[in-house]
Amino acid sequence: MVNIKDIAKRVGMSPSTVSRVVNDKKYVNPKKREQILKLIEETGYVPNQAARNMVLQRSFTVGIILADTFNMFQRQLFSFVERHLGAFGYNTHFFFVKFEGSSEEECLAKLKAEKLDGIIMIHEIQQSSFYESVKNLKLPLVTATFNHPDFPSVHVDEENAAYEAVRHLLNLGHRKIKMISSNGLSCGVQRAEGFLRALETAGIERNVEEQIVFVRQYTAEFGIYGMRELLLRSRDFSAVFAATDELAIGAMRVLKDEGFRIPEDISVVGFDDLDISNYFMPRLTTIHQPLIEIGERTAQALHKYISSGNRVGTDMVLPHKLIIRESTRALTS
Amino acid sequence: MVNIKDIAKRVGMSPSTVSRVVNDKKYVNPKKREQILKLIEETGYVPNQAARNMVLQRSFTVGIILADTFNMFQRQLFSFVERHLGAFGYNTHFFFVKFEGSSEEECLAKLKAEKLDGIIMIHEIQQSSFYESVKNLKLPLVTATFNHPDFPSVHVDEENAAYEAVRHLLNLGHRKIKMISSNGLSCGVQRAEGFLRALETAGIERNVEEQIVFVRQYTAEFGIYGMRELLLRSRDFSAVFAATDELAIGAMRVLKDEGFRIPEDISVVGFDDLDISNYFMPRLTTIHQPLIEIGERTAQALHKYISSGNRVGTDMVLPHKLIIRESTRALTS
DNA sequence: ATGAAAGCGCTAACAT
DNA sequence: ATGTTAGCGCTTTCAT
Repeated sequence: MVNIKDIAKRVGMSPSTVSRVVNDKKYVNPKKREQILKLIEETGYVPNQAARNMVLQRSFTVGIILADTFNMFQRQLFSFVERHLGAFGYNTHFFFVKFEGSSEEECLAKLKAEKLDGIIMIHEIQQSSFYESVKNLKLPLVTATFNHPDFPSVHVDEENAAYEAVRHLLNLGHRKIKMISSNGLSCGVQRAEGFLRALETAGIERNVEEQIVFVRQYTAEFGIYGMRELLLRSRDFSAVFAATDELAIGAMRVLKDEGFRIPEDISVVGFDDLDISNYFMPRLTTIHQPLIEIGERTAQALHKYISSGNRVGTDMVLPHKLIIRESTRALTS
Repeated sequence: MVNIKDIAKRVGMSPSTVSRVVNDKKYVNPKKREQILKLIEETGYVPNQAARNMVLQRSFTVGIILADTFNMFQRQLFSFVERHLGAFGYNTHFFFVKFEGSSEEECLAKLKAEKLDGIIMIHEIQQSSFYESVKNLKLPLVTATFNHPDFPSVHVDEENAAYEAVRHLLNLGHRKIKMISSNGLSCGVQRAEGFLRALETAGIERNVEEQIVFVRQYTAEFGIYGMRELLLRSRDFSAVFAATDELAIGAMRVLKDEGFRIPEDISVVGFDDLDISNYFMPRLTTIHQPLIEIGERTAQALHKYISSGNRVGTDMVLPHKLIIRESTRALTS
């Protein structure tokens, strides 16, 4: 594997000069520059990252933390984040946190070992010790799709979005509304709160035990469990609000298998607006999160944070939008 | 940031001893080991990766190449790959290749710069120059879900799997069968070949122009385009074979919107067996790929390749399985 | 405009 | 069992 010394030797110059060319510095004779560039081309020389990182004491890499169970929403989000980060000249390195069972420690060790420039969290870690450690390391961190008081965050107003989703159901005349959520992450709790608040403003008393079922994860599989549990409790309801589209997909599956028609018998509202939701039968009514913007703002926020060295911006709350499709309709009876 | 010298100084020993402890080598006094371990714990010392990589001349990292448009199938696949790789002690680093537009060059440069131990490709790159370069670099490479003559590969028998899927339709009495595929990747071509061969064995003449529509990508969105095109050509068919579940999902959406019932009017078969396919309405009949095994075998193959320094194993063809669900039924006329 | 030399943090060969 | 030393490939003063 050819290195900078080899290049230098072969053109009869010093490594310093080659380094200047490689890094586009000034003060180098145009002819020599040409010559070196040509040889680099020929030999396919690429500077050794590890050596560069070591002397520069940084990696030009940002870590992206996500759950190993990440869904389509997060997949798209980090695609956008990655693209913007790339435009700023950063590499990206992914750290998968197991949804259940702690791998935060391990994650933290890797974070330190790599001399990252910064971190973006797309997956919420609960342990506050994690954030403490990041603060101690003075590592720039931005959270996306959830918020943390100590770091810049980009997300929608979860509670109000959920409130609107339920408001939609209420406006359609529904009164007996159930919810499937999870308390594993803060968004599930906030969405549940929006749900309860909407019911209250409609004069329906808050009764968590009866109105909400909390499942362990946000996947379609757990949507099935949640819906089954709801059905077990009572069949007397006309609408379901799922904390994520995936939960809604599982819930709809159960409803359908139990012989309910959607939306004729039961209306269903989701949250996230996955691509797939518009292909479902029926097409899912849901809350749209502005994915592209979240990705862009997150990358920008981190870049500013890294460049300035100071925490810049704080809570960036982006607008959500209720998308009314085919899974909800007015209560008839 | 504390380094190995700091640790050494503070316990009054040499960096070598600390290094031995960190790397679990023999020949170090148990008491001293304890003492060092304790200080490491206290200070939160983590060895600098870049320095380690440089002296060791390797990174303990394997690169995973995938498309930036990767779907749920690939997402799950690389989760499994990553897990197994982790068990072997490798880090993973992702390289996203844009589905359209070449970023292979860039990818290759990064590959070189990082002194990777090996590469796993989950996304097929067409340019043969890419494989040439990898060979020149003597970088161990294993491909998953597609095959390349020069490297170990783990995949299903695409053509025979497609053959079986179409056979299923034929057995159900269908004769007028269309296919939606893509020629962007070899699997799309192989699956199309299986489709045509199945038709031929049933005495139906091969007529690619009429029987298959090739779209640019394998997504639901392109499933829509493909299905619309098929409908434009003719409405005289009773079954559709989509080269991927995602294409099938788009196709079903169009069919449904056009007033066709699935499977009463039209049967649909997919390929991949995405998680979501079992939640769809109707549940999708499809070809199952043994995801977990593919992931496991791929990781193992690469590990062996890296450890032995020689290409080990060759084409590993894993068993697929036709999963009959609700989207296909016997032709009634 | 260019080169010599130091040093980033670590490991391993060698010496003891 | 432990310490000394060289060197991995690069960038960056500091001379010139």
